[in-house]
Amino acid sequence: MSEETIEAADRPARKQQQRSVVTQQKLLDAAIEAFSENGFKGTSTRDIAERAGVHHPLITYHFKNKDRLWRAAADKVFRDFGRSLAASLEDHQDESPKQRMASMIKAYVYYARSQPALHKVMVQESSYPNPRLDWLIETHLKPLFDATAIMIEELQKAGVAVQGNPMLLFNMIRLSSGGLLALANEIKTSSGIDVESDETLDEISDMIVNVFLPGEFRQPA
Amino acid sequence: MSEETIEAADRPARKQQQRSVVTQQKLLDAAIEAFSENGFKGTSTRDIAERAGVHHPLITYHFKNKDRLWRAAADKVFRDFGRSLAASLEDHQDESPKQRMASMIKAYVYYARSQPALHKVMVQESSYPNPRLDWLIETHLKPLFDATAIMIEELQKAGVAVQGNPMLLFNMIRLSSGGLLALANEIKTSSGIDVESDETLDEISDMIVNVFLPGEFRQPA
DNA sequence: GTCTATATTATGATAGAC
DNA sequence: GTCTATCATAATATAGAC
Repeated sequence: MSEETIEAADRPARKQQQRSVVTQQKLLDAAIEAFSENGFKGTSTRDIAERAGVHHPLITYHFKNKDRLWRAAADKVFRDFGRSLAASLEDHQDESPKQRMASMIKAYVYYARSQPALHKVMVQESSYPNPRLDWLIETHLKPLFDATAIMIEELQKAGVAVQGNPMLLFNMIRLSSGGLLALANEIKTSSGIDVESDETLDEISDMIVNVFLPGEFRQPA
Repeated sequence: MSEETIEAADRPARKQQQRSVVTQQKLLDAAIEAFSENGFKGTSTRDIAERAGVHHPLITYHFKNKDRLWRAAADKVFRDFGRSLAASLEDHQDESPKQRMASMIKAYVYYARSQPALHKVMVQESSYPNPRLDWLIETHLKPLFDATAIMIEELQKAGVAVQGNPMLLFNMIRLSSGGLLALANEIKTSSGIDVESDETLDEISDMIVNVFLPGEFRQPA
């Protein structure tokens, strides 16, 4: 709604518009990093501007205020993830439901490594009820979760996924994958595991499938 | 080390000392709440003082500075949890390793509900490397994790726990239990589950056992 | 589109009265 | 042991020059 970029191109001010877009991108990347590290309250707009290598009044210019910058940053993270997930699902279109879910888990884990903010912002904002959390759930989480829950229920009916509340199951899978990545710094020291290595990422995905989806898929008659 | 309370009692100033202890406790509880909600950077000492109903210079008086207050607060949370875990282990001393692990998981889940800060501070401080994270791991996490990892390995040898890296397994169990509680606000809205109800807490514990410890324990010859 | 300068409020920490 | 008053710094946000 607010973070309109270029639309009507080819005007004389083209070059300036491009520079503006670059500044916006730098600010967004810096904001994602800072917000995921220190939460909304713990992040200063000056810190974001410094990380972006940009003068802080430019935040007001491009995003109006801290809250809108947060929303634009979260939007970027979750939109990108949605695209990445959709691409993965398309690649595995013709495979079994179990394989499709396995590839979704792998896509999630790999995306969470490249963009740790994905899980971190959810945790940061869940720490107490607030309007950003409501917005995040409504705009990005709910649609995604509902779609995945349906897949989980199918897998339960097919005898692949373990029984029990499908939403609980889904959330455990989500935490066992993305949650691990969000704790990367701690786990490296406390458990001696580099969760960000390719091998560990694959190990995580495989273990989740083994544990939560132990059954073999059988085509319903 | 620093948060010495009453030791040499029975002196005339007894009443004042008691009041001092009450103030310290109120500040600690408020600090735990505030830090777990907004992280270290995101929490102001004034906010803590307000939550505690105490004038803010008293923080300096009782804890010297923000950093020491954080350590004292984290200490309280993890010490209490350690005690609660030890009590649970003692109660289930004579049971099978699988039952002992199941009761540990239940103790963890129930403690995490009464003190959500347990998992939240770990997540908050893991968001980027910092001295508090190192201290937390060294002082509280590592000893606990190492002991639990041994239990997990035994359970794997006994054919109870699923195979794979035991530390990875442990961290998944930890996230599927405590991590769920840390996301309580989000999960309530996004998934329609009240993870803090007794029924859900038991459901979570049971599901974790079913999923991660599916085998039956057989006494090694 | 970018910058400097600044108004206003919040924050961590301390000094000193009670 | 507690309180008021205060200092220095950092924060969000804006006004206006370039």
